[in-house]
Amino acid sequence: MLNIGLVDDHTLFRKGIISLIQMACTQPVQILFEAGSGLELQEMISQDRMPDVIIMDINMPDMNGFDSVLWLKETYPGIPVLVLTMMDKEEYIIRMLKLGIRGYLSKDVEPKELGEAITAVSGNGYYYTDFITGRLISTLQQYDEHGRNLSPLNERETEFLRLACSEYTYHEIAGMMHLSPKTVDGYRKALFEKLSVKNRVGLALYAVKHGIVEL
Amino acid sequence: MLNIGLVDDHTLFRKGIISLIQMACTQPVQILFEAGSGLELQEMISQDRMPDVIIMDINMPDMNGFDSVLWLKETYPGIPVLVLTMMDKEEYIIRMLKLGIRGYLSKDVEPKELGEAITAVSGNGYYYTDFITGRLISTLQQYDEHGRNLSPLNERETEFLRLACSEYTYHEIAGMMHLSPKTVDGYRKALFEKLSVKNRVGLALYAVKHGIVEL
DNA sequence: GCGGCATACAGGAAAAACCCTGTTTTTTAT
DNA sequence: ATAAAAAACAGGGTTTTTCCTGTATGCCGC
Repeated sequence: MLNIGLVDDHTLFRKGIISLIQMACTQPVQILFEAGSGLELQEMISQDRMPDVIIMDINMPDMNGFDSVLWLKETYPGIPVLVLTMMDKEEYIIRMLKLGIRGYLSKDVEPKELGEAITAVSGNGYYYTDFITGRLISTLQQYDEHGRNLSPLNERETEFLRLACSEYTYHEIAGMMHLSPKTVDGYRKALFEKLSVKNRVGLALYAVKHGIVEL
Repeated sequence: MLNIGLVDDHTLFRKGIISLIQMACTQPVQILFEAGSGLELQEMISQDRMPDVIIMDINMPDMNGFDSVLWLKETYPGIPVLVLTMMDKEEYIIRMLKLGIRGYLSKDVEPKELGEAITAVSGNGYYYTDFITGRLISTLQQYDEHGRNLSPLNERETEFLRLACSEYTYHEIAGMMHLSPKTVDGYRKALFEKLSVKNRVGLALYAVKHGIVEL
Protein backbone atom coordinates (compact mmCIF):
# COMPACT_ATOMS: atom_id res chain seq x y z
CA MET A 1 0.00 0.00 0.00
CA LEU A 2 1.41 3.36 -1.08
CA ASN A 3 0.93 6.13 1.47
CA ILE A 4 0.46 9.61 0.12
CA GLY A 5 0.79 12.91 1.97
CA LEU A 6 -1.13 15.79 0.43
CA VAL A 7 -0.04 19.39 1.06
CA ASP A 8 -2.27 22.09 -0.40
CA ASP A 9 -4.15 24.94 1.21
CA HIS A 10 -7.23 24.61 -1.00
CA THR A 11 -9.73 22.02 0.18
CA LEU A 12 -11.12 21.99 -3.34
CA PHE A 13 -7.78 20.92 -4.75
CA ARG A 14 -7.13 18.30 -2.12
CA LYS A 15 -10.45 16.62 -2.73
CA GLY A 16 -9.92 16.82 -6.47
CA ILE A 17 -6.50 15.24 -6.20
CA ILE A 18 -7.87 12.48 -4.01
CA SER A 19 -10.59 11.73 -6.54
CA LEU A 20 -8.11 11.64 -9.37
CA ILE A 21 -5.70 9.42 -7.49
CA GLN A 22 -8.45 6.98 -6.73
CA MET A 23 -9.52 6.78 -10.33
CA ALA A 24 -6.04 6.90 -11.87
CA CYS A 25 -3.80 4.67 -9.79
CA THR A 26 -3.62 1.01 -10.70
CA GLN A 27 -1.69 0.14 -7.57
CA PRO A 28 -3.36 0.30 -4.13
CA VAL A 29 -2.87 3.76 -2.61
CA GLN A 30 -4.24 5.62 0.37
CA ILE A 31 -4.13 9.20 1.56
CA LEU A 32 -2.14 9.10 4.79
CA PHE A 33 -2.80 12.74 5.62
CA GLU A 34 -3.86 16.09 4.25
CA ALA A 35 -2.08 19.29 5.25
CA GLY A 36 -3.02 22.87 4.47
CA SER A 37 0.50 24.31 4.70
CA GLY A 38 4.12 23.45 5.36
CA LEU A 39 3.57 23.90 9.08
CA GLU A 40 0.78 21.33 9.10
CA LEU A 41 3.03 19.01 7.12
CA GLN A 42 5.67 19.29 9.85
CA GLU A 43 3.04 18.48 12.46
CA MET A 44 1.89 15.43 10.55
CA ILE A 45 5.38 14.09 10.09
CA SER A 46 6.32 14.80 13.71
CA GLN A 47 3.35 12.60 14.63
CA ASP A 48 5.23 9.84 12.86
CA ARG A 49 2.99 9.73 9.83
CA MET A 50 5.63 9.02 7.22
CA PRO A 51 4.28 9.00 3.67
CA ASP A 52 5.90 7.25 0.73
CA VAL A 53 5.24 10.23 -1.52
CA ILE A 54 4.36 13.85 -0.84
CA ILE A 55 2.24 15.80 -3.30
CA MET A 56 2.71 19.50 -2.70
CA ASP A 57 1.52 22.90 -3.89
CA ILE A 58 3.71 26.03 -3.86
CA ASN A 59 1.42 28.85 -2.81
CA MET A 60 0.41 28.23 0.76
CA PRO A 61 -0.06 30.34 3.86
CA ASP A 62 2.26 30.07 6.90
CA MET A 63 4.95 28.10 5.09
CA ASN A 64 5.15 27.86 1.33
CA GLY A 65 6.23 25.03 -0.92
CA PHE A 66 9.85 26.12 -1.25
CA ASP A 67 10.45 26.28 2.48
CA SER A 68 8.57 23.03 2.97
CA VAL A 69 10.69 21.15 0.45
CA LEU A 70 13.84 22.71 1.93
CA TRP A 71 12.87 21.45 5.37
CA LEU A 72 11.96 18.02 4.04
CA LYS A 73 15.26 17.64 2.20
CA GLU A 74 17.16 18.54 5.36
CA THR A 75 15.13 16.37 7.68
CA TYR A 76 13.82 13.46 5.63
CA PRO A 77 15.69 13.57 2.34
CA GLY A 78 14.38 10.14 1.38
CA ILE A 79 10.76 11.14 0.87
CA PRO A 80 10.11 11.91 -2.80
CA VAL A 81 8.19 15.12 -3.51
CA LEU A 82 5.87 15.65 -6.44
CA VAL A 83 5.02 19.31 -6.97
CA LEU A 84 1.51 19.90 -8.28
CA THR A 85 0.81 23.56 -8.85
CA MET A 86 -0.64 26.21 -11.11
CA MET A 87 2.65 28.07 -11.01
CA ASP A 88 4.36 27.24 -14.26
CA LYS A 89 6.84 30.08 -14.11
CA GLU A 90 10.37 29.12 -15.06
CA GLU A 91 11.91 30.63 -11.96
CA TYR A 92 9.72 28.49 -9.76
CA ILE A 93 10.39 25.29 -11.68
CA ILE A 94 14.12 25.90 -11.57
CA ARG A 95 14.10 26.68 -7.84
CA MET A 96 12.18 23.49 -7.16
CA LEU A 97 14.44 21.39 -9.34
CA LYS A 98 17.46 22.72 -7.45
CA LEU A 99 15.82 21.68 -4.20
CA GLY A 100 15.71 18.12 -5.49
CA ILE A 101 12.05 17.48 -6.13
CA ARG A 102 11.21 14.41 -8.15
CA GLY A 103 8.29 15.57 -10.22
CA TYR A 104 6.53 18.73 -11.35
CA LEU A 105 2.97 18.74 -12.65
CA SER A 106 0.59 21.48 -13.62
CA LYS A 107 -2.86 21.45 -12.08
CA ASP A 108 -4.52 20.96 -15.44
CA VAL A 109 -3.07 17.45 -15.44
CA GLU A 110 -5.07 14.53 -16.81
CA PRO A 111 -5.94 11.74 -14.35
CA LYS A 112 -3.81 9.25 -16.27
CA GLU A 113 -0.77 11.45 -16.10
CA LEU A 114 -1.14 11.98 -12.37
CA GLY A 115 -1.19 8.23 -11.87
CA GLU A 116 1.92 7.79 -13.96
CA ALA A 117 3.71 10.55 -12.08
CA ILE A 118 2.90 9.04 -8.70
CA THR A 119 4.12 5.63 -9.84
CA ALA A 120 7.33 7.09 -11.26
CA VAL A 121 8.13 9.22 -8.23
CA SER A 122 7.28 6.58 -5.65
CA GLY A 123 9.82 4.29 -7.31
CA ASN A 124 13.13 5.96 -7.89
CA GLY A 125 12.02 7.83 -10.95
CA TYR A 126 11.32 11.35 -12.00
CA TYR A 127 8.30 12.83 -13.74
CA TYR A 128 7.91 16.18 -15.43
CA THR A 129 5.12 17.18 -17.79
CA ASP A 130 6.05 17.65 -21.43
CA PHE A 131 4.93 21.22 -21.11
CA ILE A 132 7.44 21.90 -18.36
CA THR A 133 10.39 20.14 -19.92
CA GLY A 134 9.63 22.02 -23.11
CA ARG A 135 9.79 25.34 -21.31
CA LEU A 136 12.97 24.42 -19.54
CA ILE A 137 14.67 23.39 -22.75
CA SER A 138 13.72 26.64 -24.44
CA THR A 139 15.06 28.52 -21.42
CA LEU A 140 18.34 26.66 -21.49
CA GLN A 141 18.66 27.48 -25.16
CA GLN A 142 18.93 31.19 -24.47
CA TYR A 143 22.59 31.75 -25.22
CA ASP A 144 24.15 34.77 -26.86
CA GLU A 145 26.43 34.68 -29.89
CA HIS A 146 29.46 33.77 -27.74
CA GLY A 147 27.72 30.85 -26.09
CA ARG A 148 27.21 32.58 -22.78
CA ASN A 149 23.93 31.94 -21.06
CA LEU A 150 21.84 35.06 -20.99
CA SER A 151 18.84 34.12 -18.98
CA PRO A 152 19.63 33.53 -15.32
CA LEU A 153 19.58 36.76 -13.42
CA ASN A 154 22.02 37.00 -10.57
CA GLU A 155 21.23 38.27 -7.07
CA ARG A 156 21.97 41.89 -7.72
CA GLU A 157 20.19 41.98 -11.07
CA THR A 158 17.12 40.42 -9.54
CA GLU A 159 17.18 42.94 -6.72
CA PHE A 160 17.40 45.77 -9.22
CA LEU A 161 14.62 44.30 -11.32
CA ARG A 162 12.29 44.11 -8.35
CA LEU A 163 12.98 47.73 -7.48
CA ALA A 164 12.55 48.79 -11.09
CA CYS A 165 8.97 47.46 -10.87
CA SER A 166 8.05 50.35 -8.66
CA GLU A 167 7.46 54.03 -8.83
CA TYR A 168 10.91 54.91 -7.56
CA THR A 169 13.27 56.70 -9.90
CA TYR A 170 16.54 55.02 -10.80
CA HIS A 171 18.22 57.64 -8.64
CA GLU A 172 16.21 56.53 -5.63
CA ILE A 173 16.84 52.89 -6.47
CA ALA A 174 20.57 53.60 -6.50
CA GLY A 175 20.26 54.92 -2.96
CA MET A 176 18.38 51.84 -1.82
CA MET A 177 20.96 49.51 -3.34
CA HIS A 178 23.86 51.59 -1.99
CA LEU A 179 25.17 52.10 -5.49
CA SER A 180 25.92 55.06 -7.70
CA PRO A 181 23.18 56.07 -10.16
CA LYS A 182 25.66 55.26 -12.89
CA THR A 183 26.00 51.68 -11.75
CA VAL A 184 22.25 51.30 -11.61
CA ASP A 185 22.15 52.64 -15.14
CA GLY A 186 24.53 49.84 -16.04
CA TYR A 187 22.16 47.24 -14.59
CA ARG A 188 19.34 48.79 -16.50
CA LYS A 189 21.23 48.52 -19.77
CA ALA A 190 22.34 44.98 -19.05
CA LEU A 191 18.81 43.84 -18.27
CA PHE A 192 17.35 45.54 -21.34
CA GLU A 193 19.82 43.46 -23.34
CA LYS A 194 19.30 40.20 -21.47
CA LEU A 195 15.55 40.37 -21.46
CA SER A 196 15.20 41.93 -24.89
CA VAL A 197 13.11 44.85 -23.74
CA LYS A 198 13.21 48.48 -24.77
CA ASN A 199 12.08 50.34 -21.67
CA ARG A 200 11.20 50.09 -18.02
CA VAL A 201 7.66 48.93 -18.73
CA GLY A 202 9.17 45.96 -20.53
CA LEU A 203 11.20 45.17 -17.42
CA ALA A 204 8.15 45.33 -15.19
CA LEU A 205 6.06 43.09 -17.43
CA TYR A 206 8.89 40.58 -17.71
CA ALA A 207 9.23 40.49 -13.94
CA VAL A 208 5.52 39.89 -13.45
CA LYS A 209 5.37 37.28 -16.16
CA HIS A 210 8.22 35.31 -14.63
CA GLY A 211 7.12 35.55 -11.03
CA ILE A 212 10.02 37.77 -9.95
CA VAL A 213 7.60 40.27 -8.48
CA GLU A 214 4.18 39.51 -7.08
CA LEU A 215 1.24 41.70 -7.93
CA MET B 1 -33.20 16.10 -6.04
CA LEU B 2 -31.12 19.09 -7.12
CA ASN B 3 -29.39 18.63 -10.47
CA ILE B 4 -26.06 20.38 -10.89
CA GLY B 5 -24.19 21.10 -14.11
CA LEU B 6 -20.46 21.56 -13.71
CA VAL B 7 -18.48 23.58 -16.25
CA ASP B 8 -14.71 23.68 -15.74
CA ASP B 9 -11.85 22.64 -17.98
CA HIS B 10 -9.73 21.17 -15.17
CA THR B 11 -10.59 17.61 -14.24
CA LEU B 12 -8.90 18.22 -10.90
CA PHE B 13 -11.28 21.03 -10.09
CA ARG B 14 -14.37 19.19 -11.20
CA LYS B 15 -13.60 16.21 -9.00
CA GLY B 16 -12.74 18.51 -6.12
CA ILE B 17 -16.01 20.37 -6.48
CA ILE B 18 -17.95 17.11 -6.62
CA SER B 19 -16.28 15.92 -3.42
CA LEU B 20 -17.04 19.18 -1.67
CA ILE B 21 -20.65 19.19 -2.81
CA GLN B 22 -21.16 15.70 -1.54
CA MET B 23 -19.74 16.54 1.86
CA ALA B 24 -21.24 20.00 2.17
CA CYS B 25 -24.79 19.81 0.89
CA THR B 26 -27.48 18.85 3.36
CA GLN B 27 -30.11 18.47 0.65
CA PRO B 28 -29.92 15.61 -1.87
CA VAL B 29 -27.93 16.69 -4.93
CA GLN B 30 -26.48 14.97 -7.95
CA ILE B 31 -24.09 15.96 -10.69
CA LEU B 32 -26.18 15.90 -13.84
CA PHE B 33 -23.21 16.49 -16.15
CA GLU B 34 -19.64 17.73 -16.33
CA ALA B 35 -18.48 19.95 -19.18
CA GLY B 36 -14.95 21.08 -20.02
CA SER B 37 -15.94 24.28 -21.81
CA GLY B 38 -18.87 26.39 -22.91
CA LEU B 39 -19.21 24.35 -26.08
CA GLU B 40 -19.56 21.14 -24.12
CA LEU B 41 -22.13 22.87 -21.94
CA GLN B 42 -24.16 23.70 -25.05
CA GLU B 43 -23.95 20.06 -26.15
CA MET B 44 -25.15 18.85 -22.78
CA ILE B 45 -28.10 21.18 -22.67
CA SER B 46 -29.04 20.47 -26.28
CA GLN B 47 -29.25 16.84 -25.20
CA ASP B 48 -32.02 17.99 -22.90
CA ARG B 49 -30.00 17.69 -19.72
CA MET B 50 -31.39 20.69 -17.90
CA PRO B 51 -29.68 21.36 -14.56
CA ASP B 52 -31.19 23.30 -11.68
CA VAL B 53 -27.92 25.11 -11.07
CA ILE B 54 -24.79 25.60 -13.16
CA ILE B 55 -21.41 25.96 -11.49
CA MET B 56 -19.00 27.57 -13.90
CA ASP B 57 -15.36 28.62 -14.23
CA ILE B 58 -14.23 31.60 -16.33
CA ASN B 59 -10.99 30.50 -17.98
CA MET B 60 -11.81 27.74 -20.38
CA PRO B 61 -10.74 26.75 -23.89
CA ASP B 62 -13.10 26.98 -26.90
CA MET B 63 -15.70 29.10 -25.14
CA ASN B 64 -15.02 30.97 -21.94
CA GLY B 65 -17.23 31.72 -18.96
CA PHE B 66 -18.39 35.12 -20.16
CA ASP B 67 -19.61 33.85 -23.52
CA SER B 68 -21.14 30.82 -21.86
CA VAL B 69 -23.16 32.89 -19.40
CA LEU B 70 -24.18 35.24 -22.21
CA TRP B 71 -25.48 32.31 -24.23
CA LEU B 72 -27.26 30.84 -21.23
CA LYS B 73 -28.98 34.11 -20.38
CA GLU B 74 -30.22 34.41 -23.96
CA THR B 75 -31.31 30.83 -24.31
CA TYR B 76 -32.28 29.60 -20.85
CA PRO B 77 -32.42 32.69 -18.64
CA GLY B 78 -34.05 30.72 -15.85
CA ILE B 79 -31.04 28.59 -14.94
CA PRO B 80 -29.09 30.19 -12.09
CA VAL B 81 -25.33 30.37 -12.55
CA LEU B 82 -22.80 30.21 -9.73
CA VAL B 83 -19.34 31.34 -10.85
CA LEU B 84 -16.51 29.50 -9.11
CA THR B 85 -13.14 30.75 -10.22
CA MET B 86 -9.64 31.84 -9.23
CA MET B 87 -10.14 35.11 -11.09
CA ASP B 88 -10.89 37.66 -8.43
CA LYS B 89 -10.18 40.70 -10.56
CA GLU B 90 -12.74 43.44 -10.19
CA GLU B 91 -13.27 43.80 -13.93
CA TYR B 92 -14.22 40.15 -14.16
CA ILE B 93 -16.57 40.23 -11.21
CA ILE B 94 -18.31 43.31 -12.55
CA ARG B 95 -18.66 41.82 -16.05
CA MET B 96 -20.21 38.69 -14.59
CA LEU B 97 -22.57 40.62 -12.33
CA LYS B 98 -23.78 42.60 -15.35
CA LEU B 99 -24.49 39.32 -17.12
CA GLY B 100 -26.83 38.39 -14.30
CA ILE B 101 -25.05 35.60 -12.51
CA ARG B 102 -26.40 34.64 -9.11
CA GLY B 103 -23.25 33.87 -7.20
CA TYR B 104 -19.50 34.37 -7.31
CA LEU B 105 -17.11 32.24 -5.29
CA SER B 106 -13.35 32.02 -5.16
CA LYS B 107 -11.79 28.59 -5.56
CA ASP B 108 -10.31 28.73 -2.07
CA VAL B 109 -13.85 28.40 -0.75
CA GLU B 110 -14.59 26.31 2.32
CA PRO B 111 -16.89 23.29 1.88
CA LYS B 112 -19.53 24.82 4.11
CA GLU B 113 -19.64 28.00 2.09
CA LEU B 114 -20.00 26.14 -1.18
CA GLY B 115 -23.01 24.30 0.22
CA GLU B 116 -24.59 27.54 1.36
CA ALA B 117 -24.00 29.15 -2.00
CA ILE B 118 -25.59 26.28 -3.88
CA THR B 119 -28.62 26.36 -1.61
CA ALA B 120 -28.99 30.12 -1.98
CA VAL B 121 -28.58 30.17 -5.74
CA SER B 122 -30.83 27.17 -6.40
CA GLY B 123 -33.59 29.00 -4.58
CA ASN B 124 -34.10 32.51 -5.79
CA GLY B 125 -31.20 33.90 -3.82
CA TYR B 126 -27.80 35.33 -4.47
CA TYR B 127 -24.46 34.45 -2.94
CA TYR B 128 -21.19 36.35 -3.04
CA THR B 129 -18.20 35.72 -0.81
CA ASP B 130 -17.39 38.39 1.75
CA PHE B 131 -14.08 38.85 0.05
CA ILE B 132 -15.73 39.75 -3.23
CA THR B 133 -18.39 42.05 -1.83
CA GLY B 134 -15.65 43.75 0.14
CA ARG B 135 -13.64 44.40 -2.99
CA LEU B 136 -16.64 45.68 -4.86
CA ILE B 137 -17.57 48.05 -2.10
CA SER B 138 -14.07 49.45 -1.91
CA THR B 139 -14.13 49.93 -5.67
CA LEU B 140 -17.41 51.76 -5.55
CA GLN B 141 -16.02 53.98 -2.84
CA GLN B 142 -13.41 55.46 -5.14
CA TYR B 143 -14.81 58.94 -5.50
CA ASP B 144 -12.91 62.18 -5.68
CA GLU B 145 -13.46 65.17 -3.43
CA HIS B 146 -16.40 66.34 -5.57
CA GLY B 147 -18.21 63.05 -5.42
CA ARG B 148 -17.35 62.03 -8.95
CA ASN B 149 -16.50 58.41 -9.46
CA LEU B 150 -12.88 58.05 -10.44
CA SER B 151 -12.50 54.40 -11.10
CA PRO B 152 -14.31 53.32 -14.25
CA LEU B 153 -12.10 53.87 -17.23
CA ASN B 154 -13.86 54.83 -20.41
CA GLU B 155 -13.19 53.28 -23.83
CA ARG B 156 -10.50 55.67 -24.89
CA GLU B 157 -8.71 55.60 -21.54
CA THR B 158 -8.68 51.83 -21.55
CA GLU B 159 -7.31 51.81 -25.07
CA PHE B 160 -4.55 54.19 -24.04
CA LEU B 161 -3.78 52.15 -20.93
CA ARG B 162 -3.36 49.00 -22.96
CA LEU B 163 -1.00 50.74 -25.35
CA ALA B 164 0.94 52.27 -22.47
CA CYS B 165 1.71 48.73 -21.30
CA SER B 166 4.05 48.32 -24.22
CA GLU B 167 7.40 49.46 -25.40
CA TYR B 168 6.01 52.13 -27.67
CA THR B 169 6.72 55.76 -26.86
CA TYR B 170 3.80 58.04 -26.18
CA HIS B 171 4.52 59.65 -29.52
CA GLU B 172 4.02 56.32 -31.27
CA ILE B 173 0.90 55.63 -29.21
CA ALA B 174 -0.49 58.99 -30.33
CA GLY B 175 -0.06 57.88 -33.94
CA MET B 176 -1.84 54.60 -33.27
CA MET B 177 -4.75 56.34 -31.58
CA HIS B 178 -4.89 59.05 -34.28
CA LEU B 179 -4.39 61.72 -31.69
CA SER B 180 -1.86 64.45 -31.05
CA PRO B 181 0.97 63.59 -28.64
CA LYS B 182 -0.36 66.37 -26.46
CA THR B 183 -3.74 64.72 -26.16
CA VAL B 184 -2.12 61.44 -25.28
CA ASP B 185 -0.18 63.32 -22.63
CA GLY B 186 -3.53 64.45 -21.28
CA TYR B 187 -4.73 60.86 -20.99
CA ARG B 188 -1.51 59.96 -19.25
CA LYS B 189 -1.97 62.69 -16.69
CA ALA B 190 -5.63 61.83 -16.15
CA LEU B 191 -4.84 58.17 -15.56
CA PHE B 192 -1.98 58.94 -13.18
CA GLU B 193 -4.53 60.86 -11.16
CA LYS B 194 -7.34 58.31 -11.37
CA LEU B 195 -5.17 55.32 -10.59
CA SER B 196 -2.93 57.08 -8.08
CA VAL B 197 0.30 56.16 -9.80
CA LYS B 198 3.46 58.17 -10.33
CA ASN B 199 4.86 56.81 -13.58
CA ARG B 200 4.31 54.54 -16.53
CA VAL B 201 5.42 51.45 -14.62
CA GLY B 202 2.60 52.12 -12.19
CA LEU B 203 0.15 52.21 -15.09
CA ALA B 204 1.41 48.90 -16.43
CA LEU B 205 1.23 47.17 -13.05
CA TYR B 206 -2.28 48.51 -12.46
CA ALA B 207 -3.39 47.21 -15.83
CA VAL B 208 -1.99 43.76 -15.17
CA LYS B 209 -3.38 43.63 -11.66
CA HIS B 210 -6.87 44.48 -12.88
CA GLY B 211 -6.92 42.22 -15.90
CA ILE B 212 -6.94 45.06 -18.42
CA VAL B 213 -3.94 43.58 -20.18
CA GLU B 214 -3.05 39.90 -20.30
CA LEU B 215 0.51 38.82 -19.79
C1' DG C 1 -28.21 80.71 -25.40
C1' DC C 2 -25.19 79.94 -21.81
C1' DG C 3 -22.67 77.63 -18.25
C1' DG C 4 -20.78 73.12 -17.37
C1' DC C 5 -18.28 69.33 -19.14
C1' DA C 6 -15.58 66.28 -21.83
C1' DT C 7 -12.33 65.97 -25.53
C1' DA C 8 -8.50 67.49 -28.36
C1' DC C 9 -4.61 70.17 -28.47
C1' DA C 10 -0.19 73.78 -27.65
C1' DG C 11 3.99 75.89 -25.64
C1' DG C 12 7.39 75.46 -22.72
C1' DA C 13 10.31 73.47 -19.25
C1' DA C 14 12.35 70.35 -15.73
C1' DA C 15 13.18 65.66 -14.59
C1' DA C 16 13.92 61.17 -15.67
C1' DA C 17 15.05 57.69 -18.74
C1' DC C 18 17.93 56.10 -22.16
C1' DC C 19 22.46 55.43 -24.66
C1' DC C 20 27.46 55.29 -25.63
C1' DT C 21 32.21 55.01 -24.41
C1' DG C 22 35.72 54.46 -21.19
C1' DT C 23 38.17 53.89 -16.22
C1' DT C 24 38.94 51.72 -11.74
C1' DT C 25 38.34 48.13 -8.52
C1' DT C 26 37.18 43.60 -7.11
C1' DT C 27 36.61 38.75 -7.98
C1' DT C 28 37.67 34.69 -10.13
C1' DA C 29 40.23 31.24 -12.56
C1' DT C 30 44.41 29.06 -13.79
C1' DA D 1 50.91 35.57 -9.62
C1' DT D 2 48.50 37.17 -13.22
C1' DA D 3 45.21 37.44 -16.85
C1' DA D 4 40.45 37.60 -17.57
C1' DA D 5 35.88 38.52 -16.21
C1' DA D 6 32.53 40.95 -13.45
C1' DA D 7 31.08 44.87 -10.80
C1' DA D 8 31.13 49.76 -9.77
C1' DC D 9 31.39 54.12 -11.58
C1' DA D 10 31.93 58.77 -14.70
C1' DG D 11 31.26 62.05 -18.39
C1' DG D 12 28.32 63.71 -21.41
C1' DG D 13 24.82 63.41 -24.78
C1' DT D 14 19.83 62.50 -26.80
C1' DT D 15 15.18 61.22 -26.21
C1' DT D 16 11.23 60.51 -23.55
C1' DT D 17 8.56 61.30 -19.81
C1' DT D 18 6.47 64.13 -16.70
C1' DC D 19 4.33 68.44 -15.37
C1' DC D 20 2.21 73.05 -15.72
C1' DT D 21 -0.98 76.30 -17.62
C1' DG D 22 -3.98 77.66 -21.13
C1' DT D 23 -7.02 77.49 -25.55
C1' DA D 24 -10.63 75.80 -29.05
C1' DT D 25 -14.49 72.84 -30.05
C1' DG D 26 -18.62 70.29 -29.71
C1' DC D 27 -22.28 68.38 -26.71
C1' DC D 28 -25.82 68.47 -23.20
C1' DG D 29 -29.14 70.28 -20.02
C1' DC D 30 -32.02 73.91 -18.43
